[in-house]
Amino acid sequence: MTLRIYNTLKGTKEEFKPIEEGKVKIYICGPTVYDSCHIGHGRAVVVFDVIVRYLETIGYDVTYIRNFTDVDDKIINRGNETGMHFLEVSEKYIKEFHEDMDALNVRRATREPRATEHIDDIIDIVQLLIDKDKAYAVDGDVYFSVDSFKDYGKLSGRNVEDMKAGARIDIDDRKKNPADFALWKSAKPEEPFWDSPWGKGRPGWHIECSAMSYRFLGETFDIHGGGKDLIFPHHENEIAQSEAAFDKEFAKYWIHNGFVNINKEKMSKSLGNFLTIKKVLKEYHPEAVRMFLLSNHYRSPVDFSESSMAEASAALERVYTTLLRGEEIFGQLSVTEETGELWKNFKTSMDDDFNTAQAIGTLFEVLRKMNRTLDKNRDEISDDVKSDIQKTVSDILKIGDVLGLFTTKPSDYFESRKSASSVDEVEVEALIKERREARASKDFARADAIRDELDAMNIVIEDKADKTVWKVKS
RNA sequence: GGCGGCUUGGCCAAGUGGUAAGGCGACGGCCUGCAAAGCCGUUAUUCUCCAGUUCAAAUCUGGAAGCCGCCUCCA
Repeated sequence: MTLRIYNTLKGTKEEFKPIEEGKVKIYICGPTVYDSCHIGHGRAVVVFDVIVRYLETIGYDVTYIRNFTDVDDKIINRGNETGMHFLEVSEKYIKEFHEDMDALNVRRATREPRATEHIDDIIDIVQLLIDKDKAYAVDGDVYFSVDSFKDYGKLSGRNVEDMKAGARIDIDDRKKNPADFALWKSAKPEEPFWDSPWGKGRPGWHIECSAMSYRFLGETFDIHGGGKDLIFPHHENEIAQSEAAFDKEFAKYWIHNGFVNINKEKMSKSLGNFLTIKKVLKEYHPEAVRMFLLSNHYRSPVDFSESSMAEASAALERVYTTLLRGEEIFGQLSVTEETGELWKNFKTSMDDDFNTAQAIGTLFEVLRKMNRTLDKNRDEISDDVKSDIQKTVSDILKIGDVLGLFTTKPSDYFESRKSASSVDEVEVEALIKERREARASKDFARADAIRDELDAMNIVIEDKADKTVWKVKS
């Protein structure tokens, strides 16, 4: 089985072959840290988190770099608005980013470099580009000359002529071509700056990624990724800078995730239709959010709504409900070395361009099968059946390791929902006890009345042979 | 205006040439005092529309309609 990845550069899926056997070097464009993350940022980060986890699971040694853009107009503006130094602004939102992503069970990258830590690297590349006649300095600004790079447009499928016709580019007489973009921007009064051969200034937006990827991954690396909106101009410009500077192919595979939509429209700051991760997590379980984000293929849009979140929550609950039955048998769920059919199917789905949606589909088929087996063997469970169930449980947990799901002990999952809600557990237990007594004396009217009362408290009960369990509705 | 993508059952969603996964919902059944959970069954002869290629198309080609994205900061 081989891993196939959709490569934006080629416009098609192709077999993944790492540059160096057994190793993967991957660079992802992280956020510009000027405000809280919304769920759209969450999707990008979760998608690549899963991709990296999967690459590691199938045996690759992964070097994962995800940067923070910590100097930029928006950050500076934010600092001016709030009276904070721009680095205080970026620090604040980097901290928030980590809080949010930790909550979503996203693992840290191998390194998370910041643009301001690599100003020297940036200046070196800009100078190299000037020396090679690929860039030019004007009044303290430095621009990349798109005409000097014949492949300009190869990632996004555009050409410089079309863009001129588009006329949405600022006309700036100092530029040789309107599509030329800034590598270095001279400092305006009150702006932060660093000294450079071209005077006081700061880096343009794209150059930092060329500098940091070069620093940590070298001239050529395996995978570069980010949101679809970065294809142009950001990634196009990165390619131009890096390939012009080093005369080597920049990144082999380009992976771009689709957006989180609200009412079919892209969630974004400018449209104002965004929901912060913090806000979403107040209402939904973090794993439900991940389940939601992974329920569609990563390149497709995914529509955020109350009903889609309810669906994801229900899906998560269904997995935990089944896992709980496993926990009742084994006491503690565990992963075994041996893998089963489910794991094989999971790998098949993931090998096909990280198809988490399909993977989750097969998971549910297995869930049904496991429940069926459990139902059939309710009274007595043979060792054969037990080992079968154990294998399934193990596969589910392994899949959870890749998707970042099912990390909680099932009984704890349901218990934590109780403590997280506002219900009075003592009161609930008392009502359930009363109901059991009513049922024992065949006073079903009273028993049903109590159940209705509990229902009104958002509690659902299940009568088992020897006990009654209760859950908080999701 | 340029470039790209999407359109699958009531809803969500996989599926890139071999005869429509899965989830939610609905309905019927098993289980239950009744429920809930779980299980079983039913729920798209059909994949926006039109034409074409093919023994065979949701999947390929051409055209139409609708929706969306990028071209300006954006995950």
